[in-house]
Amino acid sequence: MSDQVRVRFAPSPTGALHIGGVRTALYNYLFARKMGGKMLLRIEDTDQNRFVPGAEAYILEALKWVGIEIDEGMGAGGPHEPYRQSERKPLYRDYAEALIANGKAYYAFDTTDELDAMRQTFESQGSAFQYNAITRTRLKNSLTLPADEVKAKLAAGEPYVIRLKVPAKEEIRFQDLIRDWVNVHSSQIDDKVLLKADGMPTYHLANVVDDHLMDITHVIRGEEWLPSAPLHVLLYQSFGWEMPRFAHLPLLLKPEGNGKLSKRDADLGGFPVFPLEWKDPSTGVVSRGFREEGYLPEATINFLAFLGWNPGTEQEMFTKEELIEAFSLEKIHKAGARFDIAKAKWFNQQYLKQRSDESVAALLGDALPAHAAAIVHLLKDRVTFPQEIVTQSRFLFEAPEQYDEQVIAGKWNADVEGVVRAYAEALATAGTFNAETAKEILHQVTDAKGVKMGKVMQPLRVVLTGAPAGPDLMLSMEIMGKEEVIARLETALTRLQTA
RNA sequence: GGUCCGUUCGUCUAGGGGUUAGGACGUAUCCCUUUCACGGAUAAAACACGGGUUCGAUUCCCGUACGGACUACCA
Repeated sequence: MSDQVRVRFAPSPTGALHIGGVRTALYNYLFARKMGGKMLLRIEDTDQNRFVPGAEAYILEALKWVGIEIDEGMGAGGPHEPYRQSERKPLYRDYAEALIANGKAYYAFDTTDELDAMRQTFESQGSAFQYNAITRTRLKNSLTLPADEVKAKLAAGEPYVIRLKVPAKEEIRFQDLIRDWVNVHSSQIDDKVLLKADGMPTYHLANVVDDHLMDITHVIRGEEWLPSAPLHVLLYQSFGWEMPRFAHLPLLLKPEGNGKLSKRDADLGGFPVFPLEWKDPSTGVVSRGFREEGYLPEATINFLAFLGWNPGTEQEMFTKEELIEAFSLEKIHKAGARFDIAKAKWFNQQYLKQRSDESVAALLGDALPAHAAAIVHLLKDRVTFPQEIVTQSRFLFEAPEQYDEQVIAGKWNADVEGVVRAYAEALATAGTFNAETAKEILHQVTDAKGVKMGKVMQPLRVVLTGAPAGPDLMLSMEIMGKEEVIARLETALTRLQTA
């Protein structure tokens, strides 16, 4: 086995990559980088019925978006091509047959219908059917059938699968990097199908063969694989191969209620569970994505990294480089983590504040037609998502249709009206116009009129923007421009005649 | 049902035989501020339960409860 760490992320292209999958990929990536190793991407498309067009491209794009770089495999090439399992199809049969040759596996001819019937019979008797050391003796396979009949069936092209001959009584144990020793008795494992009737391998075979061939040193995957890990151990033993180390990650759980995070939670909770927006090609249903919702990639990975892992310090904000530096498998939590979108929003807000005005403006593109950097500066600290800057800056370009009634009723009076009139006049004759001079002139006017600033600010804001609260008014005025400000003041004076 | 895995504030978690059980999100209050937000401060808030082991268990062991995953010719 390689003395360099080699890990792999191996999704199957059956739809949009789930955010939990992104976290799995992230942990693999962080570990690889931390250890100076390699990160591989392999596509596990051995189920031809579940193939979804576009899913593979989606995976590549999603990983790229969050900044997970692939060293080898899909999209990167490498010495073990191809990295798409469907293209490695012939390979797996050879390995399955090698197992038959050394007595570790066998051909099975039972049809799906026969097995379903079996399951039903067992179920009606209150037990679960298992294809195992006991039942295999009564089923149709190369262990029970005479050798020449098996040969005839194969020659006749009868459909068959290859199953692993799981030993009847054997303790299987392995040391998980996160959960420590896991023990399972072989009687609990059934004779899993290794090679399907269509000639494709199952996950179990393909994953073990490829991990071995690709020199994978650490298998870091979701906890849903833990129950089948002993089977994989058995497979490595059957092949006589050295095993990679295993690390089974805790699951991402629903924000409330029971169970693991699912697509349904997104619809219910109003938040995304996919990194990128995804349109299901067969139903046309669109699922929201973190990227489209306005989450920054750096916020997304920081949030994800902390769902199940913690460096043990009190630092919360981590750049990708810092995550790599701090990462270790030992610090991964054992229990599942509830998905809390509020925390994700907080991270987003923090990273948004951290970005320069220019970079956020660039993010927004032409959604902000003019004064982009200035507008970002005005609103960046007040929002969670970049696009909120666009919606919240609309008042700069659109004069208010109506004024906040409460403020007008309570604070608009002859004094204020006088100040506003004088202010409009003073501005008209003023030279330079910016936030600073606007404020200076306002002070001059209120001083001259003997009106307290505190009495004027809010009605002035309402008259200019319509709203009782908002971002810095002087800066807002600077962006609106002198002419617009004066126009809005004059409109207000005619609309709000005190007489 | 069976097998496996898990259980510290509402949530993410730190810690670990003797601690005022720490931080963050969220919540509440206060301060800052012309407003709102930002920021700052403060507060409420947790070791699932029962047995051991021990001078002493939240921490170690065993049960119980609860939760989760898996139980396909899907991954």
